[in-house]
Amino acid sequence: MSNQRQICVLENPEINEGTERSVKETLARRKVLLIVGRCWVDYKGRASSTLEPGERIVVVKEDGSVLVHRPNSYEAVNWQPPGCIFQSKVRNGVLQIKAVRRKPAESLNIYFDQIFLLFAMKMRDAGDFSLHASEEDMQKAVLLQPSLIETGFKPVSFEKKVEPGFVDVYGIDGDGKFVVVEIKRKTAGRNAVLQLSKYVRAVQNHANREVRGILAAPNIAKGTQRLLDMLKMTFRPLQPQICAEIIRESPNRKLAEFFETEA
Amino acid sequence: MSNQRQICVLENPEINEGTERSVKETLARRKVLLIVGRCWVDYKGRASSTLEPGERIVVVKEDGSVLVHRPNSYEAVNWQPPGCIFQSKVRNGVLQIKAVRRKPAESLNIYFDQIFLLFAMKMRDAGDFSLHASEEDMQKAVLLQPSLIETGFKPVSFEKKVEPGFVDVYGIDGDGKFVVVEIKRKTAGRNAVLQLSKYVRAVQNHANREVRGILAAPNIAKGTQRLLDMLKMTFRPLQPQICAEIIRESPNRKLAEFFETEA
DNA sequence: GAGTGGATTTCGCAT
DNA sequence: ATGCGAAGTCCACTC
Repeated sequence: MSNQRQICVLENPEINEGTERSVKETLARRKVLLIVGRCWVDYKGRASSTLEPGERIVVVKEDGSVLVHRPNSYEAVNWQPPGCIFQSKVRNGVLQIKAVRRKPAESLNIYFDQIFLLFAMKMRDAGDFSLHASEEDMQKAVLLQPSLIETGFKPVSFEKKVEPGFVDVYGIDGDGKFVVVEIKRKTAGRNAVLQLSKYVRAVQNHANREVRGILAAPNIAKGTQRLLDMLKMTFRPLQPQICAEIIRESPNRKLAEFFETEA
Repeated sequence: MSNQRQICVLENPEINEGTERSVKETLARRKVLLIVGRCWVDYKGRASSTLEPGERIVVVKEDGSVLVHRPNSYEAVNWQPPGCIFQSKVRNGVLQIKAVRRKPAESLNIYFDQIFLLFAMKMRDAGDFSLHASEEDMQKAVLLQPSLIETGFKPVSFEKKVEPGFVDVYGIDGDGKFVVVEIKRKTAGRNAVLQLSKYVRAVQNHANREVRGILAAPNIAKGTQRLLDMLKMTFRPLQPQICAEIIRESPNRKLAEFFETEA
């Protein structure tokens, strides 16, 4: 079998009926379309924007998403999320590509008056993507290795998503006190502390024992330690990377066990 | 003067020393580099991730940002923000591009074992980009055309950023009552109403007149109208698009005048 | 340099 | 469908 794949590459093409045909066919066949050229762009929908002429990279993907990238910056200057309907035409040496989306109603118009590269290809990509060290991963790591929080700490229960939006582990410390743990995957600020304290209070209302609050995060914002102290809560450094390793090294079975005993 | 620009396009190139040289030179000269090919990717930094082999579009921009795009979805599957330092090499028919960033420390490794297209070009883009209909724009539109809120409404003052994060206009209605207007650029939910009511109360404490609350937004979340009614506040539909048009059509002078009379 | 909030945020999950 | 919160969010602005 040949490694060669069917691709279309046009270098510095004239913008004419041939271009129009290529673009139309690429869009119709749901191939990936890639154009580098001089273009200007109008957007109208949730907001509206105009982009004056300049050289950019435009990508139209199989799922009907569109990206307009300038030669600088990480973000696309204009775009359209997946699910667009396309129209394209050439008039007077200008290629127009229109991408329309319903719900929300918005449309993106791209006009090229010069094309350096036009590329089209049916791309194959079934490779798995896996990401480690999300907030949920950090929570799992704490369940797998409770000493990350504190020697003697025993997780009792956990919540995936608690109003309003954080991930927690409940447990009991070495002295038998209740512990509420809030985990943040990045620097914990004032908000994190306030949420935790709200939670500690909520648990306190239903408990006769003392309830401690522990904030576990990679680090803590400048003035926040003082607030923590005032509320008599504890900060515990917890690196996402280390959590990721714990998860990677630990057999899936172990975590499954914990979840089973929970259920 | 020729419209032709110096670009490098390699279609289905072998991955060898020549490829390495092209890539190195492109990166060194801070040109935009675009590769479509079969690759796998590792990321390690704030989190860590792996992406198994598949066909993708990789863009390295002039400012040292990197994007890895799959044939589907709006978002890049892997990336690196601007300011990266690059290393590249070819070994055993595999092209490796490594993009490292300090602060936060993170590195992205991309490996190609097949390349369909390699494109390099110094791109020029000085075109202005302008975006209309941000929350601030909607506020300006209300100042320019107070009837958007209500016939007889007269804005008296406005705040750019009020704790916690919203944009408001104060004014007087046709009956001389105080009015507090909260503007939201998308569907207003429970939170918006609660914030507005808090604000109305705050103003009420310093006023002898009745204080009305008006929530201006494109639309209102399902159960939220009931809450509004309970708090005796008013909802006013306000489309970002219309605001954008008002701003576009109005001479800048007019808005400047308002701001001057304020100062 | 750190903290805060917005974004045409997008995305995913729960209701 | 709607709502809510995370994101390797990024980015711009303030302190």
